[in-house]
Amino acid sequence: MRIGELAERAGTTTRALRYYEELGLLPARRAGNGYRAYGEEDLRLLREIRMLQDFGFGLEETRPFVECLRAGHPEGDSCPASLEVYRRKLAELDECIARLRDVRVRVAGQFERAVRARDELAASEQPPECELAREQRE
Amino acid sequence: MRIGELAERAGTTTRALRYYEELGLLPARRAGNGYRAYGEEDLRLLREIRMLQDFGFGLEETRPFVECLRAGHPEGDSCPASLEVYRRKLAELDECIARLRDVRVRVAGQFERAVRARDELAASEQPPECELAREQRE
DNA sequence: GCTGGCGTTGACGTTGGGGGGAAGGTTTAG
DNA sequence: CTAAACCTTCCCCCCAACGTCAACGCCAGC
Repeated sequence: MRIGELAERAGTTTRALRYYEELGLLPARRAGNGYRAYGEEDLRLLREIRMLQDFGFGLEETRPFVECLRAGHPEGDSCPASLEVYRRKLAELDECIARLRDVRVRVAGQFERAVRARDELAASEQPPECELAREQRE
Repeated sequence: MRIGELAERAGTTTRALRYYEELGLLPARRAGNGYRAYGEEDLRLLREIRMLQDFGFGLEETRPFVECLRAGHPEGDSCPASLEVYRRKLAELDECIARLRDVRVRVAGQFERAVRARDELAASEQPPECELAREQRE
C-alpha cells in the first residue's frame, strides 16, 4: 500500500503520514522506486494514533501505544508505559476541568455583576414606570 | 511613567507592553526622546488586560474591555460588546468543560478495560494461589 | 510522447503570546 | 567621567501538527 491509499483509508493526509515518519512514529519501508510502502499493520498503528489524537493526546503521548503494538501486543494499551500515559492524562484532564470550572465561576460572577451594574444605571437614568402608570394608560 | 515602571507596577514585562502596542491594544504617547510615556489610566487598562488574560481570554477578546474603559466608562465591562464577550466565553467554557468531561469518561473506560485485560492475562498465566495453600505454608 | 495523477524532498507559513538578544541612544547616580 | 540601568528598533526563536508550495521523479493510458 502506498501513502495516498493509507492516508485515505485512515482518514488522514499524506502530509501527516510523512510527518509521523519524520518523528519516527510510523516509519515506512521503501519500494524500489523510493515510494513509501505500508502494510495492513501500519493501518492498525495509524488508527491507534488517530484515536488517541481524538482524545487530545499529543503525538509523543501516542508513542508508547504504537510501540506496544509493534512489539506484538494485542492492544496498544497492553503495556505498562501506555497505562502510565492513561493515568497521567486522566490527572491532567481532572486538573484542566477543575481549572476551567473555577474560571467559569469567576467569569460568571463578573458577568452578573456587570449586568446588575448596567441595570442599576438604566434604572437611575430612567426610572421604570410603576404598575399604576401602565394601568392608567390602558 | 516609562515602560519599565509600568511593566513592574502591573506585574508584566516591557516586552509584553511593546507587543500590546504593536497590536494597537495599548498605544503609548511618546516623550521627546522617543521613549514611551504612560499615564495612570494606562495602568488601569493594563490591569484589565491582565485580569482577563488570567481568565484565559485571548488578547483580542480583551479589546472591547479596554476600549470601553478608554471611552470613559467606569468599568471595562460596562459596554454591551464586553458583555457579549463574557457570554461567548461562558458558552465556550461550557462547551470545553463538557468536551473534556466526555473525553475523561472515554479515557477512563479505555484505562479500566486495559487494566482488566492485563489482570486477566496475569491470572491465566499464573493462577493465584488459594487460601488453603497460604494457610498450609504458615 | 504527452498529459495527468501519483510520489519524493525541502523549505517556509500558520497561531498566540511573547522571549532573547544585538546594536545603538539616553539618563542618572556616584 | 563613566558605568549601570534604561530605552529604542529589528529580527529570529519557541510550541504542535501539519498546510502549502516548488521542483522534480515515476508510471499508466491514449
